[in-house]
Amino acid sequence: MMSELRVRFAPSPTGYLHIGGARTALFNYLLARKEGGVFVLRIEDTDVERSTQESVDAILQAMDWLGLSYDEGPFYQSERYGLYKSKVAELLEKGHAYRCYCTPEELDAKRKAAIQSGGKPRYDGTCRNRADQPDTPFVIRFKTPCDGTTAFVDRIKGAISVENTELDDLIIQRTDGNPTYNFVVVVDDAEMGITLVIRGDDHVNNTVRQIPMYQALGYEVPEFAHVPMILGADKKRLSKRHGATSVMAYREMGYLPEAMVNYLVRLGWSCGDEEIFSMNDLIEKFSLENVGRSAGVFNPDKLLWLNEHYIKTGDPERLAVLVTEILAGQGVDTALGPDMPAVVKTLQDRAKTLVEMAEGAHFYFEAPDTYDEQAAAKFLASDKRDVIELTIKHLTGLADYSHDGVETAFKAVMEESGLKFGKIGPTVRVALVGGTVSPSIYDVVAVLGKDAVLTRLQKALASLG
RNA sequence: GCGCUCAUCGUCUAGCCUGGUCUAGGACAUCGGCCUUUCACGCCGACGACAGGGGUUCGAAUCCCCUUGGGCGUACCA
Repeated sequence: MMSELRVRFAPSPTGYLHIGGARTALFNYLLARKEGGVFVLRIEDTDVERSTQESVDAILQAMDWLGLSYDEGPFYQSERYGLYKSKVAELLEKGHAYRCYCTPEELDAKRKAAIQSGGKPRYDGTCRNRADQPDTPFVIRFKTPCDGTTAFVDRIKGAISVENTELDDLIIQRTDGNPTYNFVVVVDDAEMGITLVIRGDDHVNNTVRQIPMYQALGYEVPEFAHVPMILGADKKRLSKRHGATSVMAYREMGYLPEAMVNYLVRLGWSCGDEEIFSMNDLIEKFSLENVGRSAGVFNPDKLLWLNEHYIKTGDPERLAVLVTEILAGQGVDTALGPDMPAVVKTLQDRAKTLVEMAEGAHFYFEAPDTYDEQAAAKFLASDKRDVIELTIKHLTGLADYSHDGVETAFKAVMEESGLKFGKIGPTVRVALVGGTVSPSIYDVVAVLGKDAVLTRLQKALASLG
């Protein structure tokens, strides 16, 4: 499917990729893929002070983890200063921009005075028409039209318009000669042929200030789609104090990328009553028409539920690789233990995160060297000797260590002892895992395997004294 | 302050454009029950919202206005 659509994600590398940025990137990606358009990645690093290579790497890594591939880029604005310089010159030449010699201190004073007198904190235009060119530092300002209105039809929010008198003359080039965001974003979106700008809600105000620049530069104005903000539980803009906001922090906490993608897309977008979406579903079903207009609250509980869902339905082989990595990071050697995919299968229904799964898998690889005190007092008391011995007997004679085979052996233990499973299982569980919580005993025995099971049972027997 | 913008269960949302089918549907969370060898899973059920006020209309969650509340912006940050 061919399309003229060209969208872009333009993060500024001043930190990791956060929840909000990831969703914006996702929306861009989905629309591009759905319509067969082009997805461009551009790094907005015009703020030399705060931009870092580490941030760029972190963002790239996070996008990769989420599965958001781009078709062009990454382009770095810091490498395009020549272009911006020529565009500033063009604006100056056409009379759409001018040098401003006001110092930051003066501007600050003017702002305060304006607010003081009940006015608007806008640039007063002191240098707009000055003829002289003093030999002092200056910035370049864009000459914003002073009458009329600037309007556009947002693909998500609908018609938006602002009186030009509300706008002021934006600085497009700093004293140090570097261009500013509101200017380079216009030049780049235009020069890169972006047809639709999908970005955060916090940019709607910038949009009306940017449109006159497109026009002054003779560029075609692209379409815009502003996605609502993501807020914290207190309805304030999402920030660190609301908990983890870094996408990669969730990977560390044992989340699956598909859970994150699924959660993010549903925060602001919907498709009837559906909740579960694979990336392919989304590429097929996503549309700007179904994106809501109001801000949404980030809900960690729902993300966790989604993660639980994907762990439950995930491929054991794949999860095994992930869990092995986590265990390795904790110094647990899984090489000699039971088959990891088999281990995973016993844990899929009882783990909400991969980290939880790793915790639950721990006992498979390291026999308990102590038993939970309360559990031992109850299930490994001396009166359990007969039960354990009988279990060892039947398990020793058992050849088929499958779930069903193990069940058969326990049936035999129950028959011979006349005890119900409730009098046998808990004791075996404590002997095998050290505590009272674990997957089904049959599964544990089957996965642990004959040697390990017998060894642990003998050890428990010895501990009875 | 000013400008832009938003407003359905605690949260994410369906419905709103093309008023009646809405005693407002789904999901997460919460609470209760069932299942059960532990912990979970699963299943069943409960609780729970059209911000308020005016209109328009036979009829409004749906259309209009006002109020209130929220978000964003108001930088030589992006």
